[in-house]
Amino acid sequence: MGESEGSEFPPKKLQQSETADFPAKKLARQLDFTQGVLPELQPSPVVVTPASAQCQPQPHPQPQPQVVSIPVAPQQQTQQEPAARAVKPESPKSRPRLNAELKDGTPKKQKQCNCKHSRCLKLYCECFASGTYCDGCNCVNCYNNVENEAARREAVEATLERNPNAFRPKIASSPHGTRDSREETGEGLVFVKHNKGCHCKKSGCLKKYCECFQANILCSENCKCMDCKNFEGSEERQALFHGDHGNNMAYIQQAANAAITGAIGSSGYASLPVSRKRKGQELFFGQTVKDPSFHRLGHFQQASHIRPAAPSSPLPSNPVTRAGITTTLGSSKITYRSLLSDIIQSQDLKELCSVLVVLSGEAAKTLSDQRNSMKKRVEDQRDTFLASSTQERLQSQKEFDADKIVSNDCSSTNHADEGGPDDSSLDGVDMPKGRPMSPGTLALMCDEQDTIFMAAASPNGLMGHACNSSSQLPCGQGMTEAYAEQERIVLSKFRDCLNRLITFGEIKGKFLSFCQSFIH
DNA sequence: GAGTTTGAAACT
DNA sequence: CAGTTTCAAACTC
Repeated sequence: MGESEGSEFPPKKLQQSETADFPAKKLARQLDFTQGVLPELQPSPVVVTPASAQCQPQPHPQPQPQVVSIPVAPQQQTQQEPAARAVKPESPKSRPRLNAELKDGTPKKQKQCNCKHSRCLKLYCECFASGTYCDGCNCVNCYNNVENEAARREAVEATLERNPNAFRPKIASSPHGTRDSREETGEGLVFVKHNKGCHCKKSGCLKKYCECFQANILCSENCKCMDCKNFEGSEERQALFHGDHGNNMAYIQQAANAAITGAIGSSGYASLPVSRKRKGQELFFGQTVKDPSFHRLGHFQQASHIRPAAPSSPLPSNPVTRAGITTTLGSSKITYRSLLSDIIQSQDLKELCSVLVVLSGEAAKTLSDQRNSMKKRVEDQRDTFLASSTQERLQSQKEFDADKIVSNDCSSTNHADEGGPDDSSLDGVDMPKGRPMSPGTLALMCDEQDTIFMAAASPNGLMGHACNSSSQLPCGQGMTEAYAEQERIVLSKFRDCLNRLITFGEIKGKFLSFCQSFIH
């Protein structure tokens, strides 16, 4: 088999592709290839990636400029390493697994492959896949070196032809991007996920067969794994890393095996709390809230036991994990600390809640007073009308009626806005039994509506509307609008708080960025 | 260390 | 795109 492969190089596809337009295509691919990797090397202002900053020791002289050299894929140096985080180093006998073993953030020896049949020119070879030359590997018939640069380059081309993203980092890390997964560290979080996702079937994603597990990240919605236990809140996963056995490889293997066996051999999760298996759950300010996306993404682990039988769902059978703030796991080498980590304190939240409650009460009181004074004014006005001459009274009454019409029109318009075109709530028949959704709530639920609402609900607009209608509409309706106004005030206050937080975060971010550039 | 298992990559 | 084969790492004994 190994010998027969010799005819694969250079690959047939490549030979066919050596056409007149090939240089341009190649250049485009190279450009894409390079750009695809380099951005990952840019350190985020808040993500400390010591490993990625390390220069990979090159076993051979750097290739010439015209050579298609594969940039070192940083993720393999920085993230593919749960063992180093929570597991004792393997015995010296065991094969080196990673390009740069990291423990305590120090780069260690480069990964040495053991390829026999791929000539180290396919992605099977981890050296090749990570963009490095083989050096001191145990591979046989290796072409992944400077001496065979031509063959190597063509292999790169062939690989890129199959998959333009082949050499891009599999693990996308972002401190503020998608939060489908994250890497947990002792000091903070970095949000990462496997670009392609894993497809594990038997390992429960709790062994290093699983690329996600190996990269020390949780499985995401990109994964199509079965019986996944590599998700937020997984007891099996936690059992691997927590407790006194956290650094014991044998224990981890045992626990993983137990987890896998248990899940596959029985109904597994039937007795487990549903919330445990939930996708799209995240913690916000220390409290668990339901992510709206949960309804979109949500599914439960139980389905994974018969995963192929779920064609109606485009979703993978693994749970998607969402960013949690309070969870902790073992330490790791990449750290992301929220810019707000030192700004938001739990007591601040309590205070904020208290303030909002007080504000709400004050708003209710103010509104009540305003309603009363308005009512009184209207009554006084009526009295004045009655006391005035008939001529004047008729004139005044006309004006008053005109106001009334305007008021009712305004009210109707607003109802139409709230209820939508097919809303029959104008006559109050179909009004929800509970409190109707206020513009404030709608604004909170929909960013697009927020702008509209804020424009429409200026103090003059809403207050005027509330006052007018309170004098004309039944008491219940007036109360509803009072609630709405109350809500508006509270939400506005809350929005102000959030805006301030954003500002603080930005200031802190700029400061950290400045510090970082100063250090470098 | 040999053999087995596993899942990504490659291929059909 | 799904199924199969190849491959090398991970794992077990």
